[in-house]
Amino acid sequence: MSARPGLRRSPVRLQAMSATFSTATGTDVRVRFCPSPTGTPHVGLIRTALFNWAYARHTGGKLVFRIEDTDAERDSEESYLQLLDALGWLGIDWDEGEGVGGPDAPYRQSQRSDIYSEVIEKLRASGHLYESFATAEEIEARNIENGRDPKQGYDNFERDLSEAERDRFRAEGRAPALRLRVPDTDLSFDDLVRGEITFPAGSFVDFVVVRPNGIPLYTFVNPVDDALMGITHVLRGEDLLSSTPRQIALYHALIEIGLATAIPRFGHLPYVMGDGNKKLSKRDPESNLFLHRERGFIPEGLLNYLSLLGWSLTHDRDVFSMDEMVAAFDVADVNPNPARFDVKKAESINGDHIRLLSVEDFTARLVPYLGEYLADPPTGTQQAILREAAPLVQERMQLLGEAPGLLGFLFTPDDRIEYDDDAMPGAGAALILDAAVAELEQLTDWSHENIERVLRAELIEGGGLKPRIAFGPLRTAISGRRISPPLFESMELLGKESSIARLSRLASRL
RNA sequence: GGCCCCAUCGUAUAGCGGCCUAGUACGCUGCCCUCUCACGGCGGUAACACCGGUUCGAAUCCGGUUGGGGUCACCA
Repeated sequence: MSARPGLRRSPVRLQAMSATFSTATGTDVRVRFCPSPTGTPHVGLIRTALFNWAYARHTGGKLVFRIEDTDAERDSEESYLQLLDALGWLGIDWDEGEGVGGPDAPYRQSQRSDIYSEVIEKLRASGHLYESFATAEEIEARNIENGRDPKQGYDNFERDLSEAERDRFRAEGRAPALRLRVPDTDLSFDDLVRGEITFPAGSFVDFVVVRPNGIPLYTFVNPVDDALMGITHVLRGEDLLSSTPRQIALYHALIEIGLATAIPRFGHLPYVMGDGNKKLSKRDPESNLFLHRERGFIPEGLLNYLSLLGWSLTHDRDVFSMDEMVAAFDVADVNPNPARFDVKKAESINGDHIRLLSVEDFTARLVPYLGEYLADPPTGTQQAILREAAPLVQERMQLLGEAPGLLGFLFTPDDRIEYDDDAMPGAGAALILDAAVAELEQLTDWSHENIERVLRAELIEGGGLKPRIAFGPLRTAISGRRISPPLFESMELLGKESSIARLSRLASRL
């Protein structure tokens, strides 16, 4: 605590307050994930969900899933469904909450109005809440008048309004908001990732918890629900750090009226940053979880990368499974500095996980990404080709979305192959193609070993060409591209007739 | 502006007083492998923001400076 004598308050009271934090460990741990369904799932939000999940699974505690839909303006059912989609895709499950039920249902705040009304009444009766009639403009004018920095906000001046004064405001037709009377002391807490943090008295003011229309605000319902649901550890984004003293103040009030027994421990997770030094916003494409899925991230890879944003398993390994993460995860090990979302690194990790997949699994996951080339469901022939082709590309992909570019030619009719500009060989290549066709036509046993043997003998040894010169045009003829799966295996897969047709077709176009 | 948080290679991190002439991974890059691209192998590049202090000894502890971020809503 800094030396500022004027702001110090009774140390006795401070001690009494800090003694009320939760001491839950192991299976007594209760964490929660409580998104607002506004917009499509954001990687920062998912990282928060992941860390809460990992902590619950590590300790053997419980994860509660709650929906904070108190802002009817912005919340949407579609966003809620997307949240479920995202969590389901990633395999982040919960023990109590929306979708699975539990002792503290309902878990959507929009359905908990009665509960809040009751709590509001109790807090009001006990004097923790008071009516505030001032408008934002009036508060600002008042600050200017008193020589206070307008940015300082509310100065608690209505704390002790008399009944007559309140009546007068009401007579003017004003409806009061309700504010929480915060303690005039410093407030400290031991942040799980940042250590001891103290907010000096006066740096947080009596804040509005209920709108004049009676609807409570996030600053109220969030701690109230945490209290009612017995949450012991609040792991959330760093952006909520500054509001923690207010929440602790509310907790003190809830404890006094018997609605809570302890204040949860807080752990503020670092920001996920985008390029430059700004927080990854919904505007940035890489913040969109579904975009990553569309591009071909697999859950294993994305989860692994996300957990690396502020946490690490060991000093020398950064590719790991969620089982390994769960076994090792502790919030206390989370690094407090902001982490940049590095798409390249994420893709690399994803590529590693793709390679870790069994061939069967990998093949199955390819199907949705080849939609434009496959029948739905894929035909037997297509499945057979895919089964053979998958092992050829598994170690050449970082994203499943690369599949169409790499494998599309296998599912394209011979006369519909399109040639990429950068893959087009010079006219001289026609000779190479013709020679290849001549040799391959003689080949009876159509295996990639034989194809390679024959072509090497003819073009490399016989023709004196360098392999990359000789095989480049063939690759273009077969796949239409400069980069493809291994050439001879591809020809084997296509079959003799199709391969020769493709070679001839390109030759005729040069 | 008040308050709060943060500070190790370009990026993510390891490091929790001596094992650090600072490790790993991505990136970039050289070589090898090679039908393309990958994968794989062997190298290279590059960091403790600054200044004081504590200590026999500091990337690690303390103070300050600078820089960055957040927050000060009747949004969440």
